[in-house]
Amino acid sequence: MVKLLLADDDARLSDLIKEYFTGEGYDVTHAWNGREALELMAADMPDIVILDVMMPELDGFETLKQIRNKSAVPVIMLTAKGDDIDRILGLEMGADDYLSKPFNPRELLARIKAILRRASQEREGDPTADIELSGVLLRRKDRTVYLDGELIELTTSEYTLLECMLMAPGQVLTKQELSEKALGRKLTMYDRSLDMHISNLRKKIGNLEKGDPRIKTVRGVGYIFVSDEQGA
Amino acid sequence: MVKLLLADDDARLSDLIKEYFTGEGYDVTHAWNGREALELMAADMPDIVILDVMMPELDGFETLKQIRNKSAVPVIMLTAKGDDIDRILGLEMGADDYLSKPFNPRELLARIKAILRRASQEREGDPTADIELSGVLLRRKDRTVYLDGELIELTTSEYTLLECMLMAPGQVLTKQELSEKALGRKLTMYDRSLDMHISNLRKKIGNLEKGDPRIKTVRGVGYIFVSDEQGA
DNA sequence: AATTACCTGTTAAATAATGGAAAAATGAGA
DNA sequence: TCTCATTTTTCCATTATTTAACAGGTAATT
Repeated sequence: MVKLLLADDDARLSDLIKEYFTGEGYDVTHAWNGREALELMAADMPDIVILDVMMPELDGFETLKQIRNKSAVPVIMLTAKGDDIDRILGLEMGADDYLSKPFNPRELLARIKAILRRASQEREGDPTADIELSGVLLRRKDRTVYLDGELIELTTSEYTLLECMLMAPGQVLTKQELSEKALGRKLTMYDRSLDMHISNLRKKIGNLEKGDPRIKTVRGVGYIFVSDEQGA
Repeated sequence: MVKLLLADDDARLSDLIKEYFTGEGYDVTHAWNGREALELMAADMPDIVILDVMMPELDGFETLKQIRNKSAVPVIMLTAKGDDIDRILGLEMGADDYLSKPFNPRELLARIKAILRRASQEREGDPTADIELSGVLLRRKDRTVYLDGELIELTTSEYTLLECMLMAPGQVLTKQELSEKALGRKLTMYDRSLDMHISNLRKKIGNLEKGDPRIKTVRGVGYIFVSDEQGA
């Protein structure tokens, strides 16, 4: 499920967008202003952020700057006519796209899809790009793993296994797949090795804030790496 | 550390780029114009050059021509809208890529990475080109090796082994492959010779800054040369 | 609800691969 | 042939992985 953070102080527009995107299968969180958006960023780790430029408390420009200080998450700005587009998309702000109000929600959907597609292509194209998800950071350049900023020691198998799972977060990976990719052999009848590695990984990478393990079991099928709050 | 030379007369833009790329782990040097860029080229030997087209003293086009007279360093041009792209990228100028102002810093980063990746692949094909990665420099012309600028003595086997690994950094090389390429024979059952060479190499080429060895083990498979740098 | 047949999680023991010291073998040049 | 650097082999400690064994759980079936 793609998580979308919308920051806009217009109740009517927000409801409209929320309804439309929920219907399209997105998980929409709403903030009334920039300050609230920053708080929700930290808590929710959204996949994409939509920022209205005109907001109370902290406007879109300032919010974007602060987001960029700690995250490379894709951002789309909602602008009024006459805003300086070059400045928004350019070096100074670093937004990924913009949309002038008023707009059609389908237009917004199209741009979100385009951006997410581009982002995932970029990551595939670069085998050394880091992967971070809900506090787990994989530095693939030197095969090290950080949990909330702290280096943790993983064995080769554990690292490879974790890498497999982080490349397809929120997706079920069958035990067959995992065994072949991470351990390099077909899964045979009474092979419990994979289960052991998962067990050890769980101990090392800990749990989500709620206490659920980051690696969830799908009985009879395999495992999923869950990023924050993808409930039962 | 990747060295980047930026030539642009716009102070604000330069500061932004400098800040962004320093944060991404690049070593940025700045020139205010083409003439200064040429001087810094000679002094600094950058890995990649970013040239603004519009500059006082010596514009981007002319600077690029003079750079090409003596160096094949990758160059990205920053153009204004409406510049003749074909002419910039074509034979006449010989730039490696371009970006129209205003641009998103992440876009520039993506292009730099792509170009560096391409450049390092080309280098592998050239048996006389030196290879440098995270402080390890292989001078293939005379088969000498420098660690952070200091000459270190390697035996023939150690050198060949290191060369194999540096040609495919960040990639697992199986013990079979390495034995055949570096020692010239198939790996047999209780042959520990390769492991010994790796062990000795590790002693000689030291560790990454963090303390992890530069050569990592992938148990049951082989070894991998890791670098903590961008873009290799 | 009880039975049954699977799965999974985990502990502990067994096995296999690696790291490295040191001894033995090799081989190129004097 | 002798020397000396290099390479290979031997051997044991260490660490990673796999296997065995068992304790629960789940879900379908009776």
